[in-house]
Amino acid sequence: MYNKLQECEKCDADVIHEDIVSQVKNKMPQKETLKDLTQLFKVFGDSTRIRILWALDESEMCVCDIAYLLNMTQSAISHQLIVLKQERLVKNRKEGKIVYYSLNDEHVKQIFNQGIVHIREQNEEQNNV
Amino acid sequence: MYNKLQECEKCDADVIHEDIVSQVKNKMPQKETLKDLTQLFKVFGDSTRIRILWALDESEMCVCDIAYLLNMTQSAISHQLIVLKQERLVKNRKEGKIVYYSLNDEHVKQIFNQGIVHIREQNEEQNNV
DNA sequence: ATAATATATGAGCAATCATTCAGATATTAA
DNA sequence: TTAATATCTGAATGATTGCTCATATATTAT
Repeated sequence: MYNKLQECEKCDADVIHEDIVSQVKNKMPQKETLKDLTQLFKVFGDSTRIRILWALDESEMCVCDIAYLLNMTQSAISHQLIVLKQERLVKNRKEGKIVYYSLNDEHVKQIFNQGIVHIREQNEEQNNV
Repeated sequence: MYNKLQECEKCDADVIHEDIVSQVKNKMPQKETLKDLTQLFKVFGDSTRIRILWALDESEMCVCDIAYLLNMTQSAISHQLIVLKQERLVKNRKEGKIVYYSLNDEHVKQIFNQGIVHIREQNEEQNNV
C-alpha cells in the first residue's frame, strides 16, 4: 500500500503515497498562475477593498464619496484604490479636481457571488447539524 | 451638480454626490456577509493554502503527502490545514496514524477558475497595449 | 511495556500590511 | 497672485500572520 520514497528534505515522514503525489504534481498549475491567483485573492481579502469593489460595481464614485460611504479617511481609501488599480481591478478618470473610480473587470462580482454561495452553504450545513 | 452634505467625520471632503452615495449604500450587502466574504478570500490569499486546495481537488491526501508535494514541513502544512478546516474548505478522516484530507466544497475550483479568467484577461490586455 | 511514526499544537519571530499622520501636488475660485 | 479643495504620497506604527522549533498526543509495531 505505501511506497518508500526518498526522504523529503522538509517533511520528516518517510511513508508517502508516491503514486498519488506524482499524479497530483502533474496536475498542479504553473507557479506563475498560482502566484497571480494568490495575489488576486490577497487583494480581495480585505474588507475595505471588498467594500470599495462592491460599491463601484453599483456606480462610479469619486474618492471622497467612497470615503464618506465607508466612513473612513480619504487617505486610507486612496491607498487602497492604488492597490486595486495595480491589480487592474479598477480604473479612474479625472474631471477637474475630482477623480472618479470605476470597476475595470466584470468578473469581480461573479467571483464574489461564488464566494457567497460557499458561505450560504456553510451556514445551511451548520443549521442542519 | 454637487450637493452639500453634513460633513463626514472621517473624510475631510465636503463636496459629496449625495444621491449616488445613498443609492449605493442601499445596495451594499450586510456587514456579516462582507465579513464572511473577506474571511474566505483571506484564506485563499496564501499560496500554501491555494496549493493545498488545488492538490486536494485532484485527490484526497494525507498530511505528509501534502508536505512532500509542496516541499514544506509537516508542521507548516498542519497549521494551514487547520485554517482550511476552520473555514470548512476541507474535511478529514483518520485511518490509524494517518489523517486524510479532502475538499469539502465543490465551489472552490469554480472560484479559482473565475480568478484565472480575470488573470488571463489582464495578461491579454497587457499584450494588446 | 518501549520505540517509532503521523499528526497536532503552542510559543516565538520575522515579515507583511492597513491605517494614521504630515505634507506634497494639482486644480479651481476669488 | 493667494486660498481652498480633492487627491496623492511616504514614513511610522500597531496588528496580523506564516513559518520554525520544540514538544505533545495518538497509533502501531516490537
